[in-house]
Amino acid sequence: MLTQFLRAAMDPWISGQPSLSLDLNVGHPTSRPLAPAKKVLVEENFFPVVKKDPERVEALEAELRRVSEENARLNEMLRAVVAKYTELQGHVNDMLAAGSAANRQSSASEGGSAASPSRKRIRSDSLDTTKPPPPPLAGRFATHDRIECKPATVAFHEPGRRIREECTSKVTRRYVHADPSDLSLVVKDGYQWRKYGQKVTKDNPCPRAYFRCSFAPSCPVKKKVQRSAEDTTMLVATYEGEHNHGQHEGKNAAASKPPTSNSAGQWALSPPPQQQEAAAGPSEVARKNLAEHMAATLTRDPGFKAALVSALSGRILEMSPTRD
DNA sequence: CGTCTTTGACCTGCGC
DNA sequence: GCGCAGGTCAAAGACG
Repeated sequence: MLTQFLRAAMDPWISGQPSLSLDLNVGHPTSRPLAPAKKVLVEENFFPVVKKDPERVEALEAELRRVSEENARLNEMLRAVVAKYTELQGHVNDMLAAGSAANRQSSASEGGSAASPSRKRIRSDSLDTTKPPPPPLAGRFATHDRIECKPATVAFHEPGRRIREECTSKVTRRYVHADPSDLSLVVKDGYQWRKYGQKVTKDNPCPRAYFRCSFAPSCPVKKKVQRSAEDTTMLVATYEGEHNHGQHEGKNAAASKPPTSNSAGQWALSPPPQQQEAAAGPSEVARKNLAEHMAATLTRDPGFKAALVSALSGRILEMSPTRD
């Protein structure tokens, strides 16, 4: 859910993820010195320029001041975001606690024996993609989980007769950001699925695909995948039931479909449902993936590189003795 | 040849 | 009872 994602996204920053610590407090000479290796790399070409071109030094100093101010502003923003995050998490926890208490109360008042007035509605509600999904928080890596415990109807067949069995199973909803150009409704989650139907529903022009877990014939888990009506870049996957076998992310799962643009990293933040339900929060692997992705994104950004070079140059300038 | 996807038809539940 | 909508089946075709 939102809080899980927020935690996954923020914790590395809050706890001072070392690999992403840029240490851009370039305007403060008291801060930690740079690693010697980097210092040497810049020094070799930089000091001749300092001597020959004082105007450029001034320009660099001005740039340094600007970057320092920006850094201070960003630090301030980060602190504000962290404070907001902590506050929101507290609110969410309160709401969840209140919600579960209310659920316990209502189910107790029903006596547990009163059948649901509309079983079908309960099932169809489990994939209401007409409602806007939670906003994507981190671009294409945004995935959101909503694990709901609802009474679900599991249908199976006997020769010539359909039997419906009422059971209580977990309904997990997962939002996956997908490439809009990718029309497939495939959500890679480590399990092997067999598509058994597709349907265009009333409130959503995008078709809904129905999948069954194909690893074990007896596995009751079903999956429904549909694009969100509000945001067609969002895939809404709803899992019903729990796997009665282990996860088998082998060659079959990987090869059952050609790789799609949305499949490569879409579980980077979220383990498969089974793992996720077992684990209290995002795994270390997920955090590492996030950190690596953010680092890669930053290093690919030319603007970020320019700012980094500028900051490093200014830092070295300050640390070095004046040679005039 | 086995497995998987596609897709039209059918089944079931619900509201009017 | 009828129509609608969601869910599922199963034949046909695609693919490796």
